[in-house]
Parts: sequence; structure tokens; C-alpha cells
Amino acid sequence: MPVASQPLGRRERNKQQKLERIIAAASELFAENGVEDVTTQQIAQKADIGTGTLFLYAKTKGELLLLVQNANYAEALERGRADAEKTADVLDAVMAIVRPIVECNRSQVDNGRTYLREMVFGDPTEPHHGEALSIVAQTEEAIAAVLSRSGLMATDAAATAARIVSAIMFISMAASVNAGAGIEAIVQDIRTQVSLLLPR
Amino acid sequence: MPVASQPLGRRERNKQQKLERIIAAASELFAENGVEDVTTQQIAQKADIGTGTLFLYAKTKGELLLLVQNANYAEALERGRADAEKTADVLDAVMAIVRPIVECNRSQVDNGRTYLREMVFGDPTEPHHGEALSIVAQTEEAIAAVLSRSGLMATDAAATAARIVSAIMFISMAASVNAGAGIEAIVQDIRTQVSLLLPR
DNA sequence: ACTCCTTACTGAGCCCAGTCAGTTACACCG
DNA sequence: CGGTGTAACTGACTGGGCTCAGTAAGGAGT
Repeated sequence: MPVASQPLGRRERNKQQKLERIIAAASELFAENGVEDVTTQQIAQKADIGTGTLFLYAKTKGELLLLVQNANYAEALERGRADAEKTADVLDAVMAIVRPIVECNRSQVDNGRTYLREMVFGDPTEPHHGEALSIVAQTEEAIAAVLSRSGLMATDAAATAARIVSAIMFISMAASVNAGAGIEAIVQDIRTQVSLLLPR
Repeated sequence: MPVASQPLGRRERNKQQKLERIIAAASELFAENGVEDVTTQQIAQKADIGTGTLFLYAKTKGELLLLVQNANYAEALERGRADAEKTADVLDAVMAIVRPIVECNRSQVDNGRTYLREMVFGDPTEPHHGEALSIVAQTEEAIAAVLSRSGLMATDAAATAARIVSAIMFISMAASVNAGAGIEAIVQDIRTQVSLLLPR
């Protein structure tokens, strides 16, 4: 009943703080050791919460990774979108969107691949998974926008082409064959495929 | 030292028999209940071997699925290849290769998706994984052959295009969005994308 | 302040994939 | 045949993700 300046009760604030501690703990441990080599116990301990509590904030370890990484991908997308706008050539513009995402994905190879795995095979009804899917959808929209802007294809064709680019990106980043490849190699690999997709 | 007609020792024969029992047991249990709902213990028990023995024949449960399913995919590929040869139109010929694979993959949706997951994210140095990758390579070769046969594109472009078709197939079959989709819906979805890839 | 309700939290424990020290079965040799 | 090396097998055990019955804490009404 007191202060209207602070609309949140103690309860809500505690929850928020816990979430932030979880994100901080998981983020740090994942970056340092890779998802596979971090146990949920370690994360809970570092976040100073019980093991069970962790799973109130993310249903599975995979969801936890999505929770932690989604923001990075969203940011990468934004950078790419801005870059693409300043780029005249269609292929270059598409690649301007692709590159930051590949860079984001490759900042830690194993985590990047696990992220992709969760995206495709995780439970789409979970909230963080949903957010990840939304980022993919936005990426495809951005690519479609570039393609239709160019006038090379109709808008529905552009949307389909964007889905294909998305599939190409996924496989190039996820394939175990490319697990050892660097950013440039992957970007180049994707570029070759995308260039074939654009009407000549 | 007796019979030269039977060149294998008891040891080798036992191994072979065990492998066959494992394949039979796993195959049946997977088909009946789905990979997720079958424990390695159950498989070992049904195959009448110790739990540890199972892992001498397949390093992980995922490898076990590949071991059991590879033959089906190889057969599907063969059927598709034969069909494609009899098909004049390029798009139809490509889809002739695609369809049996989708059918194979969808005979049990969860197992199909798990198979794809193992393919992309499993350990490529494991033997059954290697075989799976070889089937994919052969699929791409078959598609590339159809494309270059058509004279629509140079052989190197055909190879790249085949990789793209492969990526499209993968995502269309694996995506959780399509988890509820039937064979026809997926085939149609793939067809739409592939048609955009072919030079108009 | 006390009670009561609801929501959040907790950690002992479950389940199961995968391991490894110990055992067995085969093959080969003298 | 007995001895010996070796490959195959085994199941008790471990580690880790996740659950759930029980507990604590915030809020609301009196």
C-alpha cells in the first residue's frame, strides 16, 4: 500500500534478482567451460540457489543456454540489419546479415552448436525457445526484406528464399564436419551457396 | 581346423549373432515405443546381453539408432535413385529422390527427428555415424547427378545446389514446427523451396 | 499481530546413459 | 591336453539432469 513509485512487491523483486543471478552464473560458467562441462549443480551453487529452483526458471539445461544466449543473437541480428541497409549489392547485403550471426555463434564453438541443436530439437512451447524461434523468424524477415527490396524476386519468393538461406546457415554452422572451421571459412561457405540461390 | 567351408571361428560367429540380436531388439523396441521411451537396459535384456556389452557395439544410444536405421535410409535412397532415372522433369526427378527419404524418416516421427539430430550433432568418428554421413553424401551425389544431367547447371554448381537441397530437407524434416506435419505436407514444403532453387 | 492462503523455494532422491575392474571364453602353442 | 595371451563380456557403480514432497516466505484480510 505504500509507495506507488515501487509497484513491485518484495516477492517479485526477489524473483527478478534470482533470475539475474542465474543468468550471470550460467553465462560465466558456460563461456568459461562450455555447456557440456558445466553441471546444473555448479550453476545453482554459483547463483546461490537450490538445485530445484534452477528448473523453475528454465525447464531444462538446454533452455538455460537459450535464456543466456538469446540476447547475444538478437543483438547480432540488429547489427546485421543495420549493416545490410547500407549495402547496395544484394549478395553482400544478405551476407551482412549472416556474418554477425555466424560470429556470435562461433564465439564458443560447442556452445554455438548446442544452441542450434536446442533451437531445432528443443521444446518449442518453452518460453526461451520461443524467443529463439522469434529471432530466427526476424532474421528470415530481414533477409526477405533485402531480397524483395532488390527487385530480383517477388515478395513470396523472397520469403521462401529467406527460409532457404536460413537452412543453409543452420547446416553450415551445425555440421560436425565444420566443427573445426573458422568464421571466415563458414561465411565463405554460406556465401557460395547463397550466391547460387540468387537469380543470375 | 576342420571345415574350410566355415572360415569363421566360434568367437567371430558369437559376435555376429550378438550384433544381430542387438539390432533386432533395438529395432523392435524403438519402433514400438520410440527411442526416448526405451532404456538401454531394456534393449540389453531383450538382446540377452549385459548392459556394458551393448556399448561395445554402439558407443552411445544415438549410435544405436543410427545402426538400426541406416539400412532403411540406404534402401530409401536406392528406390529414389531408380525412380529419378525414369523421370524426365528435373524438379520431379529431384523430388523422386527426396520422397522416399522423407517417407522413411516419417515412419516414426520422433525416431526420425532423433536420427537427424544424431547425424548432425553426433560424433562423426563413430562407425555408424560415418555410414549415415556416407548415405547423405550419396544422396547429394544422386541429386547433383540429376541436376547436371539436365544441363541446367555446371557440375560444380550442381554439387552446391545438391548441398542446398540437402539442407532444405534436413530443416523441413527436423524443425519442431513441422513435427506434426504429414509426409505430403513436408514433401510439398520441400518442393516449393527446391523449385525456387532451379534456374527459371 | 495473528491467521490463512498462495506462491516460491529446497535438496534428498530417482532414473538412466555410460564406465571399468574383474571375469569368462576362445584361440593358439608346446 | 594344459598353459597362456588376448579379445569379449559383464553388472555393480557413478555422475548428472531433473523431480517432488515438504518447507519457507510474501501477501491479504481481520
